[in-house]
Amino acid sequence: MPVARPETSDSRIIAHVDMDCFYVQVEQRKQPQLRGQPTAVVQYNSWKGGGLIAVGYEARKDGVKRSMRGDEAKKVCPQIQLVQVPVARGKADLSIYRNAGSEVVSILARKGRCERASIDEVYLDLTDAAEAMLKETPLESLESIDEEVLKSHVLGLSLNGNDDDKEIVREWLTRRDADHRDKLLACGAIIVAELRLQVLRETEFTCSAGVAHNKMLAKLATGMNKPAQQTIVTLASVKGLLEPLPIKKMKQLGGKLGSSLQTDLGVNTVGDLLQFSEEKLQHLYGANTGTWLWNIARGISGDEVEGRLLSKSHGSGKTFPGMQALKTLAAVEKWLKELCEELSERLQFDLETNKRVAHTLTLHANAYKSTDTDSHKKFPSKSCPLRYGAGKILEDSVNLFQAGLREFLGSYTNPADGGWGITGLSVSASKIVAIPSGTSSITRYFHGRDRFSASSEPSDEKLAPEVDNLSPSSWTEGHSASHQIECGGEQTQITHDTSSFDKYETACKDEAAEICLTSKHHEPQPRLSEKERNFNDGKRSYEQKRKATKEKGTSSILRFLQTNSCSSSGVQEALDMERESLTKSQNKRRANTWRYNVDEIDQSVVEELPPEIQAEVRTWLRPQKQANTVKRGSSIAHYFSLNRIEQTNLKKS
DNA sequence: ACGGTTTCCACT
DNA sequence: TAGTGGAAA
Repeated sequence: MPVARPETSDSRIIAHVDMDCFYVQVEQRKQPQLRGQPTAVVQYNSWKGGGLIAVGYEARKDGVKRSMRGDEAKKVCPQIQLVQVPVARGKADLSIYRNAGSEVVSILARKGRCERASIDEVYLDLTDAAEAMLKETPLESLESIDEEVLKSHVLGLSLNGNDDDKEIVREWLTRRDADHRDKLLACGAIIVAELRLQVLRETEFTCSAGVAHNKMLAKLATGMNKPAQQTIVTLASVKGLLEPLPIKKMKQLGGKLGSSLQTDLGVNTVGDLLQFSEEKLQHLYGANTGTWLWNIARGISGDEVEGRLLSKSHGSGKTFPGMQALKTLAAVEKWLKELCEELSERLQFDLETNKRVAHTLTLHANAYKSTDTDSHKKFPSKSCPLRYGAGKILEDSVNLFQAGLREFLGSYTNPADGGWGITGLSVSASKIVAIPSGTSSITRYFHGRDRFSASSEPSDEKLAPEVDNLSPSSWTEGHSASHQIECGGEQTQITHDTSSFDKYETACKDEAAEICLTSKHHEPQPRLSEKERNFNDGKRSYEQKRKATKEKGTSSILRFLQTNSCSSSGVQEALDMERESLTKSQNKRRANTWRYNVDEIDQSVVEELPPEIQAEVRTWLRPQKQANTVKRGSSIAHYFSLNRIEQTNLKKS
């Protein structure tokens, strides 16, 4: 649950951008004759015409809904154009949409901090850009305002839905006596309109956007006027917007928590939440969730936009519904092979283009037991250290599967006896960290160039032999840096040619070594504890920490800089050393490797760095969420499963 | 048989 | 803590 932090939530300018029926747009760009026609994207069409995963707006007018079947859609809209998702390795292949999403992100990330929230959504923190704009251009002196900006929906303004709306909006935008924060919002709206036009020009995709003072309100606004429109949440509109809003419309409240609010507390609208004290909500739902609820009811959300353009994990999965359920180990292995090959390809791509390695492999499955009626037992998910190479990944996945299956069946049944069926399989890679060399701007600074060059090495098993020796043993310390080096150094990759992965295939030997940022005080997650204190005390703890580190004199990043600026290959040597020690004894703890302590990096040191590196380092320093200190068990242990009596008692108290 | 992903939270 | 389950979009 994102933590709300009132003290930062009111003056930022946040935009949320959402691509309109994205998959449909991608297909329409590929086949322009589909433009203007009712269109939907389906995956697999043999069973009832396939399942719809995106519906164009023309088709929506005819009543076509997402997650209708293709046949159903044909019924309500006979002229509908159904485009199939590409199939690769016998499964749906979403890579063209992922790549199209990257195109968009690379444009939207041009202004302000950008967070890729999903395949087709981003958040932008435009605070700085908006402030800069307002400083140099007083809005009231603005003579030409782009059409796209004038088409904005400004909540709270009474619009007629006609052309003189634009004049009303123009007036609002240029009002001399407007609240400063509304002026900033106006700047945000101008910037977002510009970005949206740029996206359209460069990608042919339309998108919708919301501009507000925090992520929650921006996201809410985006959905209010689609497609290809933008909505601004003015200060004055917040109360009226939230009060009548059904609780389930809020992000995070669409599921069980929202249901609990409704059935246990009788809260049906966001306004209904206002009557509950923060303490009460905390008591009911825990410290974090309680505070979060209390805040969002008031339009407050301190949830920050993370500078992250790349995803945190990769997964490949497929379901095998009904008849298709897999009933033999051979069948499972066959499909695991397909899934692992896709995953491996994507990992390889990530390694080569973004210089990132994943550290954990996880297998998920869904299964039933035909013997038991107690078939709703869950197949356990299993994970292990990730070794690179499709063959290794497959081998490990099969092992994880077998471990899961044994557990699923219990020690009595022999897996070979059958009686089981697998209805879903997926493999995923997570704990992805940047290799702080190569792409990272901090090392580029020392080397003056990218050391990495792609050499062709097609054999999959040899692709990244040394990567195998990475990590797992170093997790205990290494993982705390999983957030490192992203914002400043990273770029979104754009691949129009997805069939040419092999040209990226390269033996990534040297790249495999890692430098870990660790927290020396054995704080496993420095960011967590940082935010925890921030939450209560504002910036105090951060300042204290700064002071404390200053006194130590040599911050470790300074040491790093001094040590390595001597020789141009200092970093590389360090990496080589590290790698060697790893190869020798990968299970042994590494004592003298390159680690710097996030906590020790001093602000004044950061300011001395070149701007691109500052940006990078700041992402390491950004404070994080607090841990939930209240045990769930001490409040409502499982608020999702209260019985009737408990519920009524709750309501009374 | 609401699919394929991806992210985040919390318990243990 | 890593592993695991689960919710949500």
